[in-house]
Amino acid sequence: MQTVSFFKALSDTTRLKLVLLLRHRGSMCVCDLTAILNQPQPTISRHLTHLKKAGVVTSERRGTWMWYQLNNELTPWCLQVINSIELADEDKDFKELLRVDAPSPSCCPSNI
Amino acid sequence: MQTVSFFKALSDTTRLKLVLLLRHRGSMCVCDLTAILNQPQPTISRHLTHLKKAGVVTSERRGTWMWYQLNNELTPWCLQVINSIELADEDKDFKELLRVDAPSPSCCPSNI
DNA sequence: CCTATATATTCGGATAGACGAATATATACA
DNA sequence: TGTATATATTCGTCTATCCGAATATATAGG
Repeated sequence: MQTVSFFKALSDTTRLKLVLLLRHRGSMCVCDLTAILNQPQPTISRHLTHLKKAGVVTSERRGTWMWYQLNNELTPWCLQVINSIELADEDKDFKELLRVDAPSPSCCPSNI
Repeated sequence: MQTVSFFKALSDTTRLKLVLLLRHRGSMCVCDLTAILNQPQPTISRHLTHLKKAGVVTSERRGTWMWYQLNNELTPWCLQVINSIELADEDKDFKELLRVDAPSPSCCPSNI
């Protein structure tokens, strides 16, 4: 993957939130991501597809649900960039998403 | 600066090349950057303005010439991202720009 | 002041990217 | 097979972004 494509993948608000959520929670299904970000399901799905094509995330089907996670086979420095992201003061709305006790919609069984 | 804006600044081929050149050579004038990247002067100028507004670079006038450099007052992790960028195999054309013995156009005196 | 050079900005058009709405596909289960 | 739910894709539109061309601004030096 080209370096520019990696930065492009992270340069959209929704996609960056998705990446940070996955970094924070490990693995999540589309319905939970849709509920937490409070955006239409096709929007979330399209952005996840973008991230997947860029190699930033991987997906796995568990029954009816698709679970997404960060691609741990990314170039080490890409992973390090993602893992080192420190939100700025201007990113207030991002921080709320990452609160440990943020409610999980639990739309689907988590132990499949 | 918002985190997304930082990634947006780096998600254009020309801007990423500018950033890497400045990282590599420390400080450069617009005419040298224009010559090395072989692109029209307004294009380079516009991208430099974008980088400056994003806080990624600073500029300084020396006589007729404007010299640009990375903004060393960037958030530490932003600086670390920039300094840790490792080009991928797909970034072949980038690497040629960064060869130590790449010719310098020397359009302007470097010791002003 | 006039000119030459370096750099920045403006203006239009072209392209890419994002979104809403609708629809398609996939799976589970009765 | 038929239905319900989860997810993906398509289509049209709107907006943001990039670029070329032209022009404006700034500085140095005669």
